[in-house]
This record gives sequence, C-alpha cells and structure tokens, in this order.
Amino acid sequence: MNEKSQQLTNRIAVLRAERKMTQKDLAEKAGVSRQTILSLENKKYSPSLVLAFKIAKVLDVAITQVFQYKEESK
Amino acid sequence: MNEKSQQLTNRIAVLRAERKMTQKDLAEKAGVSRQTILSLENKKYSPSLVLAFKIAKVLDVAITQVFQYKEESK
DNA sequence: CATTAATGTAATGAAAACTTTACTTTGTGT
DNA sequence: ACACAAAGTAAAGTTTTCATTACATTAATG
Repeated sequence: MNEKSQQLTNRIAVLRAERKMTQKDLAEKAGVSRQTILSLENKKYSPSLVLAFKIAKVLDVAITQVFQYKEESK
Repeated sequence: MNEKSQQLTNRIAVLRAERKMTQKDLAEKAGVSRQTILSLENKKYSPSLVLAFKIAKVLDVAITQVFQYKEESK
C-alpha cells in the first residue's frame, strides 16, 4: 500500500515453513512476540537490524537470505 | 554502558574515513540526518534494517561488513 | 463434526529510532 | 591567530517498531 513497504521484502514465512516451525516457535527462539513475526511476514514493516540478525540466526541463514532490499527509483 | 549497545557494533566511521566522506556526506547519500549517522557511530543505537542497507550501499560493502552482531550469553 | 493448533485482525501503549534545531568543541589550513 | 569545516552535545518532538491482550478465522486431526 505504501511505497516503503515494497522496498524491503522477506522470506521469513518460506524459510520458517521449510524448517517446520510455527510463528510461535520462531518468535520464542528469536525472543520476540508472535505478533512481531506475523507483522513482518504480512504487513511487512521494516524490522530493526538486531531483530533481522536474530531471525537470520534462528533460521540459520545469512541476513541477506532472509531480507532483500530494493532501493526505489526516485 | 548498557548491555544492548554491546551486541551490535559497526565500522561506519572507519569505512567512511577510508572513503574520505564526512558524516554529512554519508547522511545525505543515505538520505538521513547527520545526527543519525553521528548517533550510530558514537552512541551506537541500533539502526533499522533499511537504514543499515542504505548505509552499506553508500559505503559499497555488504551489510555484514558494516555491522557485526554478537548475541549475548544469557 | 468437534477439538485444538496455527494464523490472522485489531487496538492500546511503551520504547526506540530518527528528525530538527541550535549550540559547543575539535581539527585543519592559511 | 583566525576562519571555517567537521565532529560532538543536547533537547524536544514525531514516527515506527514491538509488546501485550483479546478475539476471530482458518487449517489440521481424531
């Protein structure tokens, strides 16, 4: 809906499903609320760098494997 | 001083100096205020993932080259 | 079909990021 | 020493992340 949400995409749901983890599982392991994971997957607000690192760590991949950034053409 | 500030470190100042850029230069190219760059370099608060990507882009290195995350031993 | 797990929606509030402005200190060069 | 650029300090205000709680909907399974 807004422009900002489209410059950052993530594959959290996919990677999570591959590992057969629920949102709750991932949230607990990352030390955040389930709402936070859900919001990232769906509403896709931009997480903090620390949270991004934590999620990548739990999913056992590089941060860039989870999050892709496309700068917009101004 | 607080625990959180120590789990995330960055090499912004070093990389910036190598490229002979001022804080103002980097701020403008990244599209943020100079205060934000200064705060990241010194007070080291944790940036958003998008900002981290922008800074890495301007410095022309991978995000992990700029920011290092060390999880703490609970 | 009934039960439970998983996901989604929504609202409120706290905390942190980031902006803006203004001023001070430190460096650098002439 | 002077001037100017760069870096630092500080404070107030806005925006966004993230937590918390509660409830609704959608799988999945017996």
